[in-house]
Amino acid sequence: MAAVREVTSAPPLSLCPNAKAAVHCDQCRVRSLSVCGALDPDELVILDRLSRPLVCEARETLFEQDEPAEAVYNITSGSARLYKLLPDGRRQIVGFALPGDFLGLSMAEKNEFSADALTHLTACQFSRTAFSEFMDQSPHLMRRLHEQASHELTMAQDQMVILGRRTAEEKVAAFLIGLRKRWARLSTTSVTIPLPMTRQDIGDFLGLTVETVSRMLTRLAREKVILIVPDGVRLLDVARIEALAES
Amino acid sequence: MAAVREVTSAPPLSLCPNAKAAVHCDQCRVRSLSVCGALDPDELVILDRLSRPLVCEARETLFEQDEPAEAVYNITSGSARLYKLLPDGRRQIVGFALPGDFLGLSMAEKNEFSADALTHLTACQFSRTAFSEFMDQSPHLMRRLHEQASHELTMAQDQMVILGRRTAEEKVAAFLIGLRKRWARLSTTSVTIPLPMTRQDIGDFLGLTVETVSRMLTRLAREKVILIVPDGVRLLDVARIEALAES
DNA sequence: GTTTTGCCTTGACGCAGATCAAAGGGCTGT
DNA sequence: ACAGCCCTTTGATCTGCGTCAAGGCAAAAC
Repeated sequence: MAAVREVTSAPPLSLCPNAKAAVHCDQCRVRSLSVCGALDPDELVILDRLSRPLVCEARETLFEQDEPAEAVYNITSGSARLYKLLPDGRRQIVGFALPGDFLGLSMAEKNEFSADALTHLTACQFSRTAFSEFMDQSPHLMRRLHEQASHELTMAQDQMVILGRRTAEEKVAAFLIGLRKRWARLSTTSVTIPLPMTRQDIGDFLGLTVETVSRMLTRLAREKVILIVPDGVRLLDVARIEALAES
Repeated sequence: MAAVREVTSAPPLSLCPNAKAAVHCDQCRVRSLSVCGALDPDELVILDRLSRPLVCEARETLFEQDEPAEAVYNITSGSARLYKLLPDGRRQIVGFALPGDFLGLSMAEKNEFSADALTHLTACQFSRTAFSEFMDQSPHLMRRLHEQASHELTMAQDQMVILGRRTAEEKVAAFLIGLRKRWARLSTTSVTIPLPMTRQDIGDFLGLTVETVSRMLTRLAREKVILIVPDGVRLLDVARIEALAES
């Protein structure tokens, strides 16, 4: 119980370094949804048996918007973009999934968005129906998933502020700061923020065009706030960029 | 169980006309969080005992962003705006709460946003800690709340598309269509869509200024798509406006 | 009654960011 | 090596929506 509380401030559902009862998924070759000790060891064995490994390459599609949802996923490595398309081709990226993120929290019949891999990606995959049944029998897991869904809701609301009420420069700054925070939870705090997505993806996440994203990054770099490196960005003036991103 | 499934497509948490085991809350004078038969009658009695009535007038504040969250609320009548403020005063409305809506789903320690009443408003109020404890003992309730949170997440993602990738006219059209759908679930389908919020509120929800909202409504009215009436709007050309709002 | 206040509408103008256009770099495949 | 492709950057121009300003109306306050 104490373990569950603790996790509230460290959202990733799996791969949690604090996990006490982590089991090794023989197929995925990674710890599967361990929920940081919220489950009994025997529950973990059952859950682990339900999981199947998933490996896919960059640009491969995991699932598509409006298709029947067959599975839920727990990302174990790599990253993905989650997006909605308008009939005329306009695209809104609703989020980026990083290792530890859980896809399919809503347990809905149909996928709410499409997802495809940005990089080589691995995940634990569970049959939606089997997972749902298991969830019904494990209040701890359900509580954990609810917390996770609530956290995503909060992030979505923060994104609404960014989309509705911020300038292009603020949007880009907030994006970098937000991503830095998420990477920081996963690994040793690297100086550089990896950007596995394209400028177009960033634009479609922030409600901007590629050109504007590029211009804002260039401007921040020119003013020595950031340094653009291959596949990422390094923050030079953290105070300045946090001031821009501040809520 | 069948009842719970059924509800997935009719989100309001209380006031559900299908509720079989509805109890009457002596204080609120309305059915309190009945969860449409998902709870045992005795559970409902306990829950009902936890509830306190809340009545407040238009413009009154229910709770404020970043304050410790003491209660969760189930709106029984009236409506509220939920918003986040930036330090410089810019405001983003993250949602409007209508009768049946539940505030505080996330069970977080602090409020994620501020809420104030748009009209005279009544609600069932529960102590957050007591409600949380009860939730831990009732998997049905938890599942229901999880579904509700998932639904809100979906709505937030749809709003992200609207904020990021739609024109002013499309935003206003989508707003009206969305609100119509929500009102329709609550009452007999009235011809007019009540708009208890100001133009400023609509603007702060859609990422527009008051003037632009006013201009778009005027334009739609001039083109006989809608009719502006006191405190609301009537749809004249549903096909046209749905085409504008379509995802 | 008059004044005040808040909300809505409309017009004129300006600007942040979109659009259009072009060029360069890094991949991949041949 | 070269061609083809995608991604990124940069410049020039355009435009949708924001900003500024003014006026109308209704309800509340005096």
